[in-house]
Amino acid sequence: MSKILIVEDEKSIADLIAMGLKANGYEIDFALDGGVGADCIMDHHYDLILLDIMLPNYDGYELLEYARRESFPVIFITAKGEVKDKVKGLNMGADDYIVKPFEMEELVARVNSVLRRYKAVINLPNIKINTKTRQVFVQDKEIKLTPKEYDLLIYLEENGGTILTREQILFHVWDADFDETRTVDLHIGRLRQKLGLEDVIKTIYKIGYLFEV
Amino acid sequence: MSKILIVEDEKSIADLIAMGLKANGYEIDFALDGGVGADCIMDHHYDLILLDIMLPNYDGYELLEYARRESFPVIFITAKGEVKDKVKGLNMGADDYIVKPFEMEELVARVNSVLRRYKAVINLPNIKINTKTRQVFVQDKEIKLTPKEYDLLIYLEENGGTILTREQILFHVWDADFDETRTVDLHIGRLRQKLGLEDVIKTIYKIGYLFEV
DNA sequence: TAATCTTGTATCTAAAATGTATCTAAAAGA
DNA sequence: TCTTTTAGATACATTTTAGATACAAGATTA
Repeated sequence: MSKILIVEDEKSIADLIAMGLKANGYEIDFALDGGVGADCIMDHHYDLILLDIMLPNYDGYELLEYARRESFPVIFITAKGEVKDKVKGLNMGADDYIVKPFEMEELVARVNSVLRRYKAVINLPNIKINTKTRQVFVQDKEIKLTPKEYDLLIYLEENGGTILTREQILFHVWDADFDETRTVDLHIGRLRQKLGLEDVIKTIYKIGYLFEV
Repeated sequence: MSKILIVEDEKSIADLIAMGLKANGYEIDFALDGGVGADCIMDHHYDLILLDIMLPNYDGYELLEYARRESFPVIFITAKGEVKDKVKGLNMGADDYIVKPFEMEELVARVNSVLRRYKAVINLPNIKINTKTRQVFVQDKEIKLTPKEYDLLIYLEENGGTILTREQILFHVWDADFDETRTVDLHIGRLRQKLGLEDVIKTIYKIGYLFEV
Protein backbone atom coordinates (compact mmCIF):
# COMPACT_ATOMS: atom_id res chain seq x y z
CA MET A 1 0.00 0.00 0.00
CA SER A 2 1.37 3.42 -0.91
CA LYS A 3 2.05 6.00 1.74
CA ILE A 4 1.42 9.65 1.00
CA LEU A 5 2.46 12.77 2.88
CA ILE A 6 0.20 15.83 2.71
CA VAL A 7 1.88 19.14 3.51
CA GLU A 8 -0.94 21.68 3.70
CA ASP A 9 -1.62 24.36 6.29
CA GLU A 10 -5.38 24.53 5.79
CA LYS A 11 -6.65 21.76 7.99
CA SER A 12 -9.99 21.46 6.21
CA ILE A 13 -8.40 20.95 2.84
CA ALA A 14 -5.87 18.52 4.23
CA ASP A 15 -8.67 16.50 5.82
CA LEU A 16 -10.63 16.43 2.62
CA ILE A 17 -7.67 15.22 0.62
CA ALA A 18 -6.85 12.61 3.23
CA MET A 19 -10.38 11.31 3.17
CA GLY A 20 -10.42 11.00 -0.58
CA LEU A 21 -7.09 9.27 -0.75
CA LYS A 22 -7.82 6.90 2.12
CA ALA A 23 -10.97 5.86 0.30
CA ASN A 24 -8.71 4.82 -2.54
CA GLY A 25 -6.49 2.72 -0.37
CA TYR A 26 -3.67 5.11 0.38
CA GLU A 27 -2.07 5.55 3.77
CA ILE A 28 -1.80 9.20 4.80
CA ASP A 29 0.51 11.34 6.92
CA PHE A 30 -0.15 15.01 7.64
CA ALA A 31 2.09 18.00 8.07
CA LEU A 32 0.31 21.26 8.78
CA ASP A 33 3.37 23.44 8.41
CA GLY A 34 6.67 23.42 6.62
CA GLY A 35 8.77 22.53 9.61
CA VAL A 36 6.84 19.37 10.34
CA GLY A 37 6.85 18.69 6.63
CA ALA A 38 10.63 18.77 6.50
CA ASP A 39 10.69 16.56 9.56
CA CYS A 40 8.44 13.95 7.99
CA ILE A 41 10.28 13.99 4.69
CA MET A 42 13.55 13.33 6.39
CA ASP A 43 12.36 10.76 8.88
CA HIS A 44 10.08 8.58 6.84
CA HIS A 45 9.67 6.98 3.53
CA TYR A 46 6.84 8.11 1.30
CA ASP A 47 5.74 7.02 -2.09
CA LEU A 48 4.45 10.48 -2.89
CA ILE A 49 4.28 13.95 -1.38
CA LEU A 50 1.42 16.40 -1.89
CA LEU A 51 2.87 19.82 -1.27
CA ASP A 52 1.18 23.19 -0.91
CA ILE A 53 3.68 25.77 -2.10
CA MET A 54 2.26 28.68 -0.18
CA LEU A 55 3.05 27.68 3.36
CA PRO A 56 3.30 30.34 6.05
CA ASN A 57 6.82 30.89 7.31
CA TYR A 58 8.22 28.45 4.84
CA ASP A 59 9.22 28.27 1.26
CA GLY A 60 7.62 25.29 -0.44
CA TYR A 61 10.52 25.10 -2.84
CA GLU A 62 12.83 24.36 0.02
CA LEU A 63 10.71 21.35 0.88
CA LEU A 64 10.79 20.35 -2.75
CA GLU A 65 14.55 20.27 -2.46
CA TYR A 66 14.38 17.92 0.47
CA ALA A 67 11.90 15.69 -1.27
CA ARG A 68 14.16 15.61 -4.32
CA ARG A 69 17.08 14.60 -2.17
CA GLU A 70 15.16 11.60 -0.99
CA SER A 71 13.87 11.23 -4.53
CA PHE A 72 10.23 11.20 -3.53
CA PRO A 73 7.82 12.20 -6.27
CA VAL A 74 5.98 15.46 -5.60
CA ILE A 75 2.65 16.92 -6.66
CA PHE A 76 2.20 20.63 -6.03
CA ILE A 77 -1.05 21.96 -4.67
CA THR A 78 -1.50 25.52 -5.79
CA ALA A 79 -4.20 28.17 -5.62
CA LYS A 80 -5.71 29.63 -8.73
CA GLY A 81 -3.62 32.40 -10.20
CA GLU A 82 -0.30 31.15 -8.97
CA VAL A 83 0.48 30.13 -12.48
CA LYS A 84 4.06 31.25 -12.47
CA ASP A 85 4.64 29.22 -9.35
CA LYS A 86 3.15 26.23 -11.02
CA VAL A 87 5.40 26.51 -13.98
CA LYS A 88 8.36 27.14 -11.76
CA GLY A 89 7.50 24.14 -9.64
CA LEU A 90 7.20 21.86 -12.60
CA ASN A 91 10.41 23.09 -14.12
CA MET A 92 12.20 22.68 -10.85
CA GLY A 93 11.29 19.07 -10.68
CA ALA A 94 7.80 18.65 -9.29
CA ASP A 95 6.09 15.81 -11.08
CA ASP A 96 2.68 17.39 -11.40
CA TYR A 97 0.54 20.12 -9.94
CA ILE A 98 -3.11 20.52 -9.14
CA VAL A 99 -5.06 23.75 -8.78
CA LYS A 100 -7.36 24.53 -5.84
CA PRO A 101 -10.25 24.07 -5.82
CA PHE A 102 -10.09 20.64 -7.41
CA GLU A 103 -12.28 17.59 -7.73
CA MET A 104 -11.27 14.66 -5.60
CA GLU A 105 -11.50 12.46 -8.68
CA GLU A 106 -8.92 14.51 -10.45
CA LEU A 107 -6.59 14.44 -7.49
CA VAL A 108 -6.80 10.68 -7.22
CA ALA A 109 -6.23 10.35 -10.94
CA ARG A 110 -3.11 12.46 -10.76
CA VAL A 111 -1.80 10.62 -7.74
CA ASN A 112 -2.29 7.32 -9.50
CA SER A 113 -0.69 8.64 -12.61
CA VAL A 114 2.40 10.04 -10.92
CA LEU A 115 2.92 6.87 -8.94
CA ARG A 116 2.71 4.82 -12.08
CA ARG A 117 4.86 7.20 -14.04
CA TYR A 118 7.53 7.44 -11.40
CA LYS A 119 8.72 4.12 -12.49
CA ALA A 120 11.91 4.98 -14.36
CA VAL A 121 11.21 2.42 -17.02
CA ILE A 122 7.84 1.72 -18.56
CA ASN A 123 7.64 -1.59 -20.33
CA LEU A 124 5.12 -2.22 -23.07
CA PRO A 125 5.04 -5.03 -25.58
CA ASN A 126 7.96 -4.23 -27.92
CA ILE A 127 8.36 -0.75 -26.43
CA LYS A 128 10.50 0.50 -23.57
CA ILE A 129 10.29 4.05 -22.23
CA ASN A 130 12.94 5.61 -20.02
CA THR A 131 11.22 8.47 -18.25
CA LYS A 132 14.49 9.81 -16.85
CA THR A 133 15.90 10.46 -20.28
CA ARG A 134 12.67 10.54 -22.29
CA GLN A 135 14.12 7.88 -24.52
CA VAL A 136 11.88 5.42 -26.31
CA PHE A 137 13.06 2.10 -27.64
CA VAL A 138 11.28 -0.18 -30.05
CA GLN A 139 12.83 -3.60 -29.93
CA ASP A 140 15.93 -2.09 -28.33
CA LYS A 141 16.39 0.43 -31.13
CA GLU A 142 15.99 4.03 -30.03
CA ILE A 143 13.29 5.98 -31.81
CA LYS A 144 13.53 9.76 -31.56
CA LEU A 145 10.28 11.39 -30.54
CA THR A 146 9.53 15.10 -30.54
CA PRO A 147 8.39 16.60 -27.21
CA LYS A 148 4.73 16.56 -28.22
CA GLU A 149 4.93 13.03 -29.47
CA TYR A 150 6.54 11.90 -26.25
CA ASP A 151 3.99 13.69 -24.09
CA LEU A 152 1.19 12.22 -26.14
CA LEU A 153 2.61 8.73 -25.81
CA ILE A 154 2.87 9.07 -22.05
CA TYR A 155 -0.67 10.39 -21.81
CA LEU A 156 -2.02 7.55 -23.91
CA GLU A 157 -0.09 4.97 -21.94
CA GLU A 158 -1.25 6.40 -18.63
CA ASN A 159 -4.80 6.06 -19.81
CA GLY A 160 -4.42 2.74 -21.52
CA GLY A 161 -7.66 0.83 -21.78
CA THR A 162 -9.80 3.94 -21.73
CA ILE A 163 -11.25 5.75 -24.70
CA LEU A 164 -9.95 9.30 -24.90
CA THR A 165 -11.74 11.98 -26.87
CA ARG A 166 -9.79 14.46 -28.94
CA GLU A 167 -10.86 17.14 -26.51
CA GLN A 168 -9.42 15.25 -23.56
CA ILE A 169 -6.17 14.71 -25.39
CA LEU A 170 -5.97 18.33 -26.45
CA PHE A 171 -6.66 19.48 -22.95
CA HIS A 172 -4.04 17.34 -21.29
CA VAL A 173 -1.27 17.21 -23.83
CA TRP A 174 -1.67 20.61 -25.49
CA ASP A 175 -3.14 22.47 -22.55
CA ALA A 176 -5.58 23.81 -25.09
CA ASP A 177 -9.26 24.22 -24.51
CA PHE A 178 -11.08 23.57 -27.69
CA ASP A 179 -10.07 23.13 -31.23
CA GLU A 180 -11.66 22.26 -34.51
CA THR A 181 -8.42 21.23 -36.13
CA ARG A 182 -6.89 17.87 -36.89
CA THR A 183 -3.85 18.31 -34.72
CA VAL A 184 -4.52 15.30 -32.54
CA ASP A 185 -5.19 13.03 -35.50
CA LEU A 186 -1.94 14.10 -37.07
CA HIS A 187 0.14 13.36 -34.01
CA ILE A 188 -1.59 10.05 -33.42
CA GLY A 189 -0.64 9.15 -36.94
CA ARG A 190 2.95 10.06 -36.39
CA LEU A 191 3.15 8.02 -33.19
CA ARG A 192 1.60 5.03 -34.86
CA GLN A 193 4.06 5.19 -37.69
CA LYS A 194 7.19 5.84 -35.67
CA LEU A 195 6.51 3.18 -33.04
CA GLY A 196 4.56 0.66 -35.07
CA LEU A 197 1.48 1.22 -32.96
CA GLU A 198 -1.03 0.89 -35.77
CA ASP A 199 -2.82 -1.91 -33.95
CA VAL A 200 -2.28 -0.68 -30.40
CA ILE A 201 -3.73 2.80 -30.81
CA LYS A 202 -7.23 2.09 -32.02
CA THR A 203 -9.43 4.66 -33.67
CA ILE A 204 -12.86 4.92 -32.13
CA TYR A 205 -14.87 6.29 -34.99
CA LYS A 206 -16.49 9.62 -34.22
CA ILE A 207 -15.24 9.50 -30.62
CA GLY A 208 -11.51 9.44 -30.22
CA TYR A 209 -8.72 6.96 -29.62
CA LEU A 210 -7.97 3.98 -27.43
CA PHE A 211 -4.57 2.76 -26.32
CA GLU A 212 -4.98 -0.97 -25.94
CA VAL A 213 -3.40 -2.73 -22.99
CA MET B 1 40.74 1.78 2.11
CA SER B 2 38.69 4.64 3.53
CA LYS B 3 39.02 5.67 7.15
CA ILE B 4 35.97 6.89 9.03
CA LEU B 5 35.69 8.65 12.39
CA ILE B 6 32.56 8.04 14.45
CA VAL B 7 31.80 10.73 17.05
CA GLU B 8 28.97 9.32 19.13
CA ASP B 9 28.54 9.17 22.89
CA GLU B 10 26.24 6.16 22.99
CA LYS B 11 28.66 3.29 22.97
CA SER B 12 26.13 0.75 21.79
CA ILE B 13 25.19 2.78 18.74
CA ALA B 14 28.78 3.55 17.92
CA ASP B 15 29.60 -0.16 18.08
CA LEU B 16 26.75 -1.02 15.84
CA ILE B 17 27.76 1.51 13.25
CA ALA B 18 31.37 0.42 13.41
CA MET B 19 30.37 -3.18 12.88
CA GLY B 20 28.29 -2.35 9.86
CA LEU B 21 30.92 -0.18 8.27
CA LYS B 22 33.77 -2.59 8.95
CA ALA B 23 31.76 -5.28 7.23
CA ASN B 24 31.79 -3.02 4.20
CA GLY B 25 35.52 -2.58 4.24
CA TYR B 26 35.91 0.69 6.08
CA GLU B 27 38.47 1.37 8.79
CA ILE B 28 36.96 2.90 11.91
CA ASP B 29 38.06 5.29 14.67
CA PHE B 30 35.89 6.12 17.69
CA ALA B 31 35.39 9.22 19.73
CA LEU B 32 32.93 8.88 22.58
CA ASP B 33 32.82 12.55 23.40
CA GLY B 34 33.36 15.89 21.72
CA GLY B 35 36.77 16.58 23.18
CA VAL B 36 38.26 13.37 21.88
CA GLY B 37 36.46 14.00 18.62
CA ALA B 38 38.12 17.37 18.21
CA ASP B 39 41.51 15.87 18.95
CA CYS B 40 41.04 13.11 16.43
CA ILE B 41 39.91 15.51 13.75
CA MET B 42 42.94 17.69 14.23
CA ASP B 43 45.49 14.91 14.58
CA HIS B 44 44.47 12.48 11.89
CA HIS B 45 43.27 12.21 8.39
CA TYR B 46 39.80 10.85 7.74
CA ASP B 47 37.87 10.27 4.59
CA LEU B 48 34.60 10.84 6.38
CA ILE B 49 33.25 11.81 9.77
CA LEU B 50 30.00 10.52 11.27
CA LEU B 51 28.96 13.12 13.80
CA ASP B 52 26.23 12.99 16.43
CA ILE B 53 25.13 16.57 16.98
CA MET B 54 23.76 16.10 20.47
CA LEU B 55 26.91 15.41 22.40
CA PRO B 56 26.97 16.03 26.14
CA ASN B 57 29.09 19.03 27.15
CA TYR B 58 29.83 19.79 23.56
CA ASP B 59 28.26 21.48 20.62
CA GLY B 60 28.31 19.29 17.56
CA TYR B 61 28.49 22.33 15.35
CA GLU B 62 31.81 23.26 16.79
CA LEU B 63 33.17 19.92 15.67
CA LEU B 64 31.65 20.50 12.27
CA GLU B 65 33.75 23.65 12.09
CA TYR B 66 36.90 21.68 12.75
CA ALA B 67 35.97 19.09 10.20
CA ARG B 68 35.27 21.79 7.65
CA ARG B 69 38.62 23.34 8.26
CA GLU B 70 40.29 20.04 7.44
CA SER B 71 37.77 19.67 4.63
CA PHE B 72 36.60 16.28 5.79
CA PRO B 73 33.14 15.32 4.62
CA VAL B 74 30.59 15.01 7.43
CA ILE B 75 27.40 13.05 7.91
CA PHE B 76 25.23 14.10 10.82
CA ILE B 77 23.62 11.51 13.02
CA THR B 78 20.49 12.95 14.53
CA ALA B 79 17.62 11.77 16.67
CA LYS B 80 14.04 11.87 15.51
CA GLY B 81 12.44 15.26 15.89
CA GLU B 82 15.58 17.32 15.80
CA VAL B 83 14.51 18.76 12.50
CA LYS B 84 15.75 22.25 13.01
CA ASP B 85 19.11 20.87 13.88
CA LYS B 86 19.08 18.79 10.79
CA VAL B 87 18.30 21.67 8.55
CA LYS B 88 20.84 23.79 10.35
CA GLY B 89 23.37 21.04 9.87
CA LEU B 90 22.83 20.84 6.17
CA ASN B 91 22.92 24.56 5.78
CA MET B 92 26.08 24.72 7.80
CA GLY B 93 27.82 22.42 5.47
CA ALA B 94 27.19 18.88 6.53
CA ASP B 95 27.13 16.67 3.47
CA ASP B 96 24.28 14.49 4.58
CA TYR B 97 22.36 13.46 7.66
CA ILE B 98 20.79 10.28 8.91
CA VAL B 99 18.05 9.89 11.47
CA LYS B 100 18.15 7.51 14.41
CA PRO B 101 17.04 4.81 14.40
CA PHE B 102 18.30 3.89 10.97
CA GLU B 103 18.89 0.80 8.92
CA MET B 104 22.50 -0.16 8.52
CA GLU B 105 21.88 -0.51 4.82
CA GLU B 106 20.85 3.09 4.57
CA LEU B 107 23.84 4.28 6.51
CA VAL B 108 26.23 2.39 4.29
CA ALA B 109 24.47 3.72 1.22
CA ARG B 110 24.82 7.29 2.40
CA VAL B 111 28.43 6.81 3.38
CA ASN B 112 29.19 5.41 -0.03
CA SER B 113 27.34 8.19 -1.72
CA VAL B 114 29.10 10.97 0.16
CA LEU B 115 32.49 9.40 -0.41
CA ARG B 116 31.73 9.08 -4.07
CA ARG B 117 30.73 12.71 -4.19
CA TYR B 118 33.87 13.68 -2.36
CA LYS B 119 36.24 11.76 -4.47
CA ALA B 120 39.20 13.96 -5.24
CA VAL B 121 39.36 12.68 -8.76
CA ILE B 122 36.39 12.14 -11.02
CA ASN B 123 37.12 10.01 -14.03
CA LEU B 124 35.05 10.30 -17.14
CA PRO B 125 35.84 8.98 -20.58
CA ASN B 126 38.68 11.24 -21.79
CA ILE B 127 38.15 13.66 -18.91
CA LYS B 128 39.68 13.79 -15.46
CA ILE B 129 38.53 16.24 -12.80
CA ASN B 130 40.50 17.05 -9.68
CA THR B 131 37.94 18.43 -7.28
CA LYS B 132 40.59 19.53 -4.80
CA THR B 133 42.23 21.89 -7.25
CA ARG B 134 39.28 22.32 -9.62
CA GLN B 135 41.53 21.30 -12.46
CA VAL B 136 40.13 19.58 -15.53
CA PHE B 137 42.15 17.47 -17.90
CA VAL B 138 41.17 16.29 -21.33
CA GLN B 139 43.46 13.49 -22.41
CA ASP B 140 45.97 14.59 -19.79
CA LYS B 141 46.10 18.14 -21.10
CA GLU B 142 44.77 20.69 -18.67
CA ILE B 143 41.87 22.80 -19.88
CA LYS B 144 41.26 25.99 -17.94
CA LEU B 145 37.64 26.41 -16.94
CA THR B 146 36.10 29.52 -15.48
CA PRO B 147 34.36 29.11 -12.10
CA LYS B 148 30.91 28.99 -13.63
CA GLU B 149 31.96 26.50 -16.25
CA TYR B 150 33.48 24.29 -13.61
CA ASP B 151 30.42 24.45 -11.36
CA LEU B 152 28.19 23.66 -14.31
CA LEU B 153 30.33 20.69 -15.25
CA ILE B 154 30.18 19.30 -11.72
CA TYR B 155 26.42 19.77 -11.53
CA LEU B 156 25.92 18.04 -14.84
CA GLU B 157 28.22 15.19 -13.87
CA GLU B 158 26.50 14.72 -10.52
CA ASN B 159 23.19 14.38 -12.32
CA GLY B 160 24.41 12.31 -15.22
CA GLY B 161 21.69 10.21 -16.78
CA THR B 162 18.87 12.55 -15.82
CA ILE B 163 17.42 15.33 -17.88
CA LEU B 164 17.94 18.72 -16.28
CA THR B 165 15.78 21.67 -17.23
CA ARG B 166 17.31 25.10 -17.70
CA GLU B 167 15.46 26.18 -14.58
CA GLN B 168 16.99 23.43 -12.52
CA ILE B 169 20.44 24.30 -13.80
CA LEU B 170 19.92 28.00 -13.17
CA PHE B 171 18.65 27.30 -9.70
CA HIS B 172 21.54 25.12 -8.68
CA VAL B 173 24.50 26.60 -10.50
CA TRP B 174 23.47 30.26 -10.61
CA ASP B 175 21.28 30.35 -7.52
CA ALA B 176 18.86 32.28 -9.67
CA ASP B 177 15.15 31.85 -9.59
CA PHE B 178 13.71 32.43 -12.96
CA ASP B 179 15.17 33.67 -16.13
CA GLU B 180 14.17 34.11 -19.71
CA THR B 181 17.69 34.45 -20.96
CA ARG B 182 20.01 32.14 -22.79
CA THR B 183 22.70 32.05 -20.16
CA VAL B 184 22.53 28.33 -19.61
CA ASP B 185 22.64 27.58 -23.32
CA LEU B 186 25.70 29.74 -23.71
CA HIS B 187 27.63 28.05 -20.95
CA ILE B 188 26.65 24.62 -22.14
CA GLY B 189 28.03 25.59 -25.51
CA ARG B 190 31.31 26.72 -23.99
CA LEU B 191 31.67 23.52 -21.98
CA ARG B 192 30.98 21.42 -25.01
CA GLN B 193 33.54 23.23 -27.04
CA LYS B 194 36.28 23.39 -24.45
CA LEU B 195 35.99 19.77 -23.36
CA GLY B 196 34.80 18.17 -26.57
CA LEU B 197 31.53 17.17 -24.96
CA GLU B 198 29.40 17.75 -28.04
CA ASP B 199 28.09 14.19 -27.91
CA VAL B 200 28.09 13.73 -24.14
CA ILE B 201 25.95 16.73 -23.25
CA LYS B 202 22.80 16.10 -25.21
CA THR B 203 20.23 18.74 -25.98
CA ILE B 204 16.71 17.70 -25.11
CA TYR B 205 14.72 19.94 -27.37
CA LYS B 206 12.31 22.17 -25.52
CA ILE B 207 13.24 20.57 -22.20
CA GLY B 208 16.86 21.01 -21.24
CA TYR B 209 20.08 19.03 -21.28
CA LEU B 210 21.24 15.52 -20.50
CA PHE B 211 24.74 14.49 -19.45
CA GLU B 212 25.12 10.99 -20.78
CA VAL B 213 26.78 8.36 -18.65
C1' DT C 1 45.28 52.20 -13.23
C1' DA C 2 45.67 49.33 -17.01
C1' DA C 3 45.18 44.87 -18.66
C1' DT C 4 43.01 40.65 -18.64
C1' DC C 5 39.51 37.53 -17.70
C1' DT C 6 34.77 36.32 -16.82
C1' DT C 7 30.13 36.64 -17.61
C1' DG C 8 26.02 37.48 -19.81
C1' DT C 9 23.22 40.11 -23.56
C1' DA C 10 22.14 40.85 -28.32
C1' DT C 11 21.91 39.31 -32.85
C1' DC C 12 21.97 36.27 -36.53
C1' DT C 13 21.46 31.65 -38.45
C1' DA C 14 20.27 26.91 -38.69
C1' DA C 15 17.54 23.33 -37.34
C1' DA C 16 13.66 21.19 -35.43
C1' DA C 17 8.93 20.94 -34.35
C1' DT C 18 4.40 21.91 -35.21
C1' DG C 19 0.19 22.58 -37.40
C1' DT C 20 -2.59 23.87 -41.76
C1' DA C 21 -4.09 22.63 -46.20
C1' DT C 22 -5.17 19.28 -49.37
C1' DC C 23 -6.10 15.01 -51.13
C1' DT C 24 -7.44 10.16 -50.51
C1' DA C 25 -9.48 6.25 -48.26
C1' DA C 26 -12.47 4.19 -45.10
C1' DA C 27 -16.81 3.93 -42.34
C1' DA C 28 -21.66 4.52 -41.56
C1' DG C 29 -26.26 5.31 -42.83
C1' DA C 30 -29.90 5.53 -46.22
C1' DT D 1 -24.86 1.05 -53.92
C1' DC D 2 -24.41 5.81 -53.22
C1' DT D 3 -23.65 9.69 -50.34
C1' DT D 4 -21.86 11.91 -46.51
C1' DT D 5 -18.98 12.09 -42.85
C1' DT D 6 -14.77 11.07 -40.72
C1' DA D 7 -9.99 9.78 -40.41
C1' DG D 8 -5.31 8.86 -42.60
C1' DA D 9 -1.41 10.52 -45.49
C1' DT D 10 1.53 13.86 -47.48
C1' DA D 11 3.51 18.17 -48.41
C1' DC D 12 4.68 22.44 -46.96
C1' DA D 13 4.73 26.95 -44.45
C1' DT D 14 5.20 28.86 -40.02
C1' DT D 15 6.87 29.16 -35.64
C1' DT D 16 9.77 27.98 -32.05
C1' DT D 17 14.08 26.81 -30.29
C1' DA D 18 19.03 26.25 -29.87
C1' DG D 19 23.85 27.11 -31.58
C1' DA D 20 27.36 30.56 -32.92
C1' DT D 21 29.50 34.87 -32.84
C1' DA D 22 30.45 39.37 -31.45
C1' DC D 23 30.63 42.47 -27.98
C1' DA D 24 29.91 45.16 -23.65
C1' DA D 25 29.82 45.46 -18.71
C1' DG D 26 31.73 43.95 -14.60
C1' DA D 27 35.21 41.63 -11.90
C1' DT D 28 39.82 40.40 -11.04
C1' DT D 29 44.63 40.68 -11.35
C1' DA D 30 49.04 42.62 -12.22
